[in-house]
Amino acid sequence: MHQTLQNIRYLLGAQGYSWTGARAAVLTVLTTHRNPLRAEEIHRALQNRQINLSSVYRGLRLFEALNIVRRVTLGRGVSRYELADGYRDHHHHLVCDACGRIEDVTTCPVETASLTRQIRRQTGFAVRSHVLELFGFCRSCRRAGVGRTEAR
Amino acid sequence: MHQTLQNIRYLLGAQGYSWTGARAAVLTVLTTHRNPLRAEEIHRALQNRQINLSSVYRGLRLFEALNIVRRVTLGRGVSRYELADGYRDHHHHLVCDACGRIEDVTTCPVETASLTRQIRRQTGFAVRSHVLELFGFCRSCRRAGVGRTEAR
DNA sequence: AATAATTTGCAAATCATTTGCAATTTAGGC
DNA sequence: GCCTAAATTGCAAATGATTTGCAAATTATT
Repeated sequence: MHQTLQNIRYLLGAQGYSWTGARAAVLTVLTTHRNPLRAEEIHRALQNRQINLSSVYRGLRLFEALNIVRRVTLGRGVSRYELADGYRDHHHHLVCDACGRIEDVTTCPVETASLTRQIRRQTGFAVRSHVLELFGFCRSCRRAGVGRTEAR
Repeated sequence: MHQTLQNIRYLLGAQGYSWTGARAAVLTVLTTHRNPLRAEEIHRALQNRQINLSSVYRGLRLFEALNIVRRVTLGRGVSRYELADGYRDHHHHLVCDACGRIEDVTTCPVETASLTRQIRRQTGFAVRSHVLELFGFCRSCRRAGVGRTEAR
């Protein structure tokens, strides 16, 4: 079993949670995909296993609370999940408004600008985590000439 | 009528959309609140007027498409709406994990780091907009000693 | 292996948001 | 100001994602 999974397994045990087939399955999917996935996509990736969609949701909810996964909501209010910082590299997303593709960027302006420290000093707010999503057009859609957004 | 509303009214007209009671009402609420609001909150603020919740949603959807409002989704997958850049100052949010309060920050690391240009150069992705949300504990919750997150 | 505690599957419930359609309101021209 | 076509609204029902109650199954412990 992958090292990351071992760590998480230990963590769950230490907090009084069981290491179950459903949880292991969900985590396996998350550790083998780099893009943030919707609950339903994770479930679909598990079609061979006999895992109920609600168990996927329950697992994700627990993992989120334990900071094992983070939830990102890009665009139309659908939640997507990916491994949290500490279980993979800190990164942000480039979301193409045309094709919907999601790319990662590892450059983080929040860190380089030491924004956290500045905010703490100025407002007393202690930042623990952040989410940065960048929207626009990916190279190929831009080449294809996609541009105007539609309304109505 | 507020200048911002005048501008938006003109913009709608120029694009072939009507200036209706419902739309004006929704925009009035948005121009008089600084925090991002849920559709239902906007609707509640309008209880005296006879405006249906679906009209609120329809208005918000149109305004979002026209870049008059932007949707932000903090935490539990609920959408919140606020005036978009150009109709108010560019800013980001500090979301307190303990009390849920939302503060604005106007410092923007994406701009100061000229991240957009860097990404364009490195990946070909043309960033048009971005969303940055910072989570943590606000000064008063921190004083009150709130700290651990709950699971299960 | 036996028991208690935790988790799962399933189906029904909930919550936010969207939609069809008839009735109402708005934009423009007269 | 009045009239007509086009756009918008209200309402109720539909949708889609996510959550929940509860009995059955699985996991951790003894």
